[in-house]
Amino acid sequence: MPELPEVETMCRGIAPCLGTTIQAIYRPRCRLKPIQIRPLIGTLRKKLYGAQIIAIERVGKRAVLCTNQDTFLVFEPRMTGLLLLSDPPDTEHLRLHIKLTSGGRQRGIQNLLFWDRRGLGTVQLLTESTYATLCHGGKLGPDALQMTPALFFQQMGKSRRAIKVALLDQKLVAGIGNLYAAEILLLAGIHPEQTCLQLTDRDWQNISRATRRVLRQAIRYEGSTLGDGTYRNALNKKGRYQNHHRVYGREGETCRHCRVGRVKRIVQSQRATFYCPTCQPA
DNA sequence: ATTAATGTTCAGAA
DNA sequence: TTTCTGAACATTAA
Repeated sequence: MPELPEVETMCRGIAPCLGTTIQAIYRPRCRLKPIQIRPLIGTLRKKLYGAQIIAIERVGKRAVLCTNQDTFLVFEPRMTGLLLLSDPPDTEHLRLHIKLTSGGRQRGIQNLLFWDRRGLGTVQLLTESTYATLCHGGKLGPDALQMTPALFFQQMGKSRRAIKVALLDQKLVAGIGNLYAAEILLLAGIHPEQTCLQLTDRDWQNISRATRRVLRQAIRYEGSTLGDGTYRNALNKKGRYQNHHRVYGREGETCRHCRVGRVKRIVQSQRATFYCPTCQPA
């Protein structure tokens, strides 16, 4: 579930790691299937020992620790991954524990934890060139917060797919997931099954504006913690944007935007889509 | 006790 | 080339 706003919140939350040095890396033992960590943990330790965290970046739905050795530790939370400074929801699903020090000695110990209930998340150490390939090699589209109407049209204007499905394609635009795609299309007033090909210039303008508005607002509320309560910020606190969802997860309820329409739920690419028939006519 | 559903990404197929 | 399907995994609800 972590999409752009949740990952952005994680990155801001782990800012205390900035300037610290990696002292140790533990992989807590648990009976669950281990998550994918590349390279192997021993190599990871060798390459990261003594490295200093000089920047923290978000790339689409990934959080990245940049080191002074020109390496990049990329966390991909996927469904249920979390980056925490302390206080994990449980120890059973702790996947990686990084111990950081800020002073020359033991002063200022900082812990960085990767917790993942389902275990679909990954951690990868990349070199400068492979990291550049990830960001600019066509694997990921432009960041959702950088999109303009013209960029949207360039990326998906000629596609025959439904707009909702296209918004989820990270190669076209990076950072939007199932939840925010629904909220964006509601504010843009566009039916999720409309084909990209059918959309007008005006539609792309509305999508672009709605994207910025929804994502920025969600970041302000530190993301969405859904019913299962998995998503938390770096201090294990819930997000608050779920209280402001207009359509997502609200099938049968009145639309919070127009207060007239009844929210519908359909399935697209085997995922739930929520929309308001009044705000988003076919 | 099975089965479905959850939502992200990737491999492989249509 | 573009688009679609199923698998990866753990947990909960039906």
